[in-house]
This record gives sequence, structure tokens and C-alpha cells, in this order.
Amino acid sequence: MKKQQQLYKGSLNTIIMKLLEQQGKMYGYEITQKVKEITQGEMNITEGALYPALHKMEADGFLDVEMDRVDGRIRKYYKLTESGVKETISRMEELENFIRNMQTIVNPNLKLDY
Amino acid sequence: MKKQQQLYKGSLNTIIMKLLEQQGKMYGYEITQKVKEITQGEMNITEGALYPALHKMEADGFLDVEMDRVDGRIRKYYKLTESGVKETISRMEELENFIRNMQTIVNPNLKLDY
DNA sequence: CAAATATACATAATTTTTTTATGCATCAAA
DNA sequence: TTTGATGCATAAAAAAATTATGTATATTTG
Repeated sequence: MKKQQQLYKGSLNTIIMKLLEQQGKMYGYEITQKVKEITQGEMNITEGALYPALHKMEADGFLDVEMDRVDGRIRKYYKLTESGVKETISRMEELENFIRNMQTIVNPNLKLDY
Repeated sequence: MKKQQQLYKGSLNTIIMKLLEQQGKMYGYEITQKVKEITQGEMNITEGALYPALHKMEADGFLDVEMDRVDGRIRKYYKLTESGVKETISRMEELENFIRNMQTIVNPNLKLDY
């Protein structure tokens, strides 16, 4: 039983948006599996966090939805809107700044080229 | 007016602990100034988050407090306990995992040596 | 073939962690 | 003398998760 990686709160939307940017369109369950696969099980997106997040981003105009029936089961495919693409870029910059700042705090002697 | 860097929720305690590990002991206000200085104003630790966090870590046995009067003003110096040192190490590992996983998600083509 | 597991969505209650808004007090500088 | 910096603190609200459920279909396994 591998130890579960904590997900810093606020990073979930960034993860979702970035995956959608890469994959074009994805459905909820697919996103949870993709994250698990990429991180080799270290990160786990819970459905209780995922679905409300998707609904909110849709309400905010960042995502478009398209329903699909596959093997008798419903899938809701999400993709970025134009506004969502911009938001993704903005969130990526924030993530990079966060990582850079954290690394500076954590490793103050390290010289970084930016 | 520079744009304020968002602080992912959950990272505050890690920041505080890592600074205490480096500096030996610090007081609250000093921590806010140090973070501002290191990140060149990009990150701002609010006092409404800082003081409750310090109190909680003290209650959890991660920090020891020592009062001091300087220039007629009270300072509360915090330092890591033995248990706090362990917790700092553990939180640092979590941070490194988080960063590594986020970079893998964000830049899936990049090959990293770990 | 029955039961367990995987797929696929969803929501409600709770918890965690922060922001925002205050409040009090001392000291230095303008 | 009043403004800004220093230094602590708490309360209300907001944000964003976790945990616990619930429903339903498909597939695998004993």
C-alpha cells in the first residue's frame, strides 16, 4: 500500500485544464485514470473533488460539455473553450511561479537561471 | 502593483517549517518579511493565516515557543521540536513529490532523471 | 451464474486551510 | 502628530478538498 501523495489544494483545476489542453477532450473517469497512470499511482483525483470542479469550470465558461453513450454507459466529454485556453495559460504561469518560489525558499543556495 | 502569487493551500506549514529549520528560530512577523524578501514580493504570508498555523503546529508538538521583549515590543520566537524536525523532512518529501508529479503532468515529454 | 470489480456519473456533510476584516499596542519617521 | 512599520491576535467567511454515500451498467472471476 503505497503512501498517497497529498494534492495541494488549488492545483486540481490546473491539472484538469492541462490534461484537456493536451488530450483535446476527456471525460471525468478518464481524467482520474490518466492522473493515476502518469503519476504511477502517487496522485489520486477523488470523484468528490473532480465532478464539482468540472461543473464549476463549465459554469465559469472554461469548459464545454458533450454527452456520449458508450456501451450503454453515459460519458460526459469536456473540452476547453477559448476562455478556458487562456485560463490554462494563466494557471500554468502561476504553477511555474509557485514552484520557482518554493524552490527558492527550500533551497536558498541554489542558483537558478530564469 | 505586482500581481500576487497564489499560495497553494497546504504549502504554508511547509514554508514555515523549512524556514525555521534554516534559521534556527524566528518570530511571526519575521517569517512574513523573510518570505516576501526571498520571493521578491511575489509571495505574501498573511497574518490571518500565519498565526493560527503557528499556534496549531505548537499544539501539535512541532514547535516550541520562547517569549522575548525587544524595544518594548513582544516577540514570540518559534523553533522546531524534535518531532517538528521529522515532520519537516516528511513535508519536504511531499513537496518534492508534488513538484515532480506536477511537472510530469504538465510536461509529459520531458525526460527527468531521478 | 452469482458475486465482485470496474466503469461512470453525482451530491451532501464535513474538514482543512486560507482570505478578509478587524482589533490592540509600541516605536520611528515625516 | 499622525502615518507607517513592527508585532501580536481572533472571528467570520470563502475556497477547495475529503469522506461517505447513492445510482446504474458492464465485465470478470470463482
